[in-house]
Amino acid sequence: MTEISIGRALDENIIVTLVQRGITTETFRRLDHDKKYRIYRAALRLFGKYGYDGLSIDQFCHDAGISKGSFFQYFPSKSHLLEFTILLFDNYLSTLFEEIKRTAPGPMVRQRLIHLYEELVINSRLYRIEEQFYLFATRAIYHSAILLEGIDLERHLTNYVIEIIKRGEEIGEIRGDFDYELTGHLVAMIISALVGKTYLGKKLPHRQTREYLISFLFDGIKA
Amino acid sequence: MTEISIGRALDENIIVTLVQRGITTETFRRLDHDKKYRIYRAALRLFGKYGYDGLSIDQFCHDAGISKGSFFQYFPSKSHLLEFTILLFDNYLSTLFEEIKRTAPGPMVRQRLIHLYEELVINSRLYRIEEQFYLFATRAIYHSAILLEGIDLERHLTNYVIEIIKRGEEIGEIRGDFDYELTGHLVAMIISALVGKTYLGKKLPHRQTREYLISFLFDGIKA
DNA sequence: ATTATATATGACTATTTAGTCATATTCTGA
DNA sequence: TCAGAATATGACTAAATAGTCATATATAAT
Repeated sequence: MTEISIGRALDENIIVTLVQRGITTETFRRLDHDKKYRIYRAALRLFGKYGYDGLSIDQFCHDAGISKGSFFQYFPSKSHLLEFTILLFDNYLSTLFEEIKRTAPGPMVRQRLIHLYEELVINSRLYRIEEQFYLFATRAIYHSAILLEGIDLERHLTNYVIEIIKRGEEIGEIRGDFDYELTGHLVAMIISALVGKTYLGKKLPHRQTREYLISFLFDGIKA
Repeated sequence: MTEISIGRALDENIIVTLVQRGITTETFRRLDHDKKYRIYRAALRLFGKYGYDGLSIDQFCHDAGISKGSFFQYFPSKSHLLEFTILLFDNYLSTLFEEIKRTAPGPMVRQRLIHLYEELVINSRLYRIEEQFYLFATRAIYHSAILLEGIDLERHLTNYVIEIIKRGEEIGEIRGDFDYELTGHLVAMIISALVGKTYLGKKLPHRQTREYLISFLFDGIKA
């Protein structure tokens, strides 16, 4: 199974489109991969830690190890750096969920949810890299007007879960007496909550939590 | 049934404790209720809309209809205004959930969850006042270090739901094969999500959603 | 009416910070 | 080796903004 590294977000093709859209510059694109990667990671970490307003360009430059003059040769403005970071992260999530979809077992909801959960939590593909990435993903939507125009980092998970639920209804594994979108949202939210708890210091026992998740979702809470 | 108004948060006793803690001033305390209320509402609305960093004191003063000089006779600093607002809102939520608890039907989980959901959504006690209050509650925790030291506006709902679930386990209505705290968290989260969806432009059909919520929680998603 | 006390005001200051620019350094190709 | 192009740098500027203060106005007491 191919490991989807966060570094793959810096795919040349994506950078090119970002240059075309004026989000970053040719100068940045020509930088060697390591430097680009360092800047991207610093942005994820620092925006995640301090938020947009809380992070000054001076501090960013210091932590990323570049000068302020260079910064403005790489990005037109601070908000462009945020947009850059969000779009790359968004693209990384796309790749990740494509991979999850590709390696998923058949159409059975139970197995697909277990697979999804294991990919996210037990194999830790999403959050292993750095806890700050999780913070970034959850904080980002609250920090800038840019993000309110349709970029929603949770949608990758939600869309995938909705698809699972929809298919599950079709094959009769899931009850069909309500909107599958709403069900999908709720299920996605529960998975997201468990993943979050696992990664934000709670350290739940993985396997036990997984069993509980499935049982909770399928059988409900009644005695 | 007594209506819990958001204005009741400005209870004299609470203001006194806030003065003692240096969060607001004697001068503010002596203001007439209407002016205090106007300032509190403006803070909720504007912090909710712009966040802490995004709101300048000048803008706040303009919208609240006070002068900048007065502002600093009411609050030692901008962060004190935020703390003031959060603590009052937190206190309002306490009162609200005490009231919900007081008027709850017996120990049966089904009825208590229906009651809770109706109080929150159908009777709309929490969010009717202004949509911005919801925004404030959900945004607040992401905006200031103050809030990271133990103030969590979601905990009122979560604690109440956990208590319902725990009691439900004791009387054998709820399965007891997992941590009731975790179950409580998940159930609280689902309720919160549905309430959020209802109030943030989705306008779900109340009664149908309520039935679905209960059925989803008790019976699970299986066909 | 007069004095004293409390409240209101907005111009002002000091600081932070996004963004600029002139200069220095490094790289590339012949 | 050298010229020319690309990249790096940090002091500087302009704007925003948290917080101050001297003065004005309102209120209360005698």
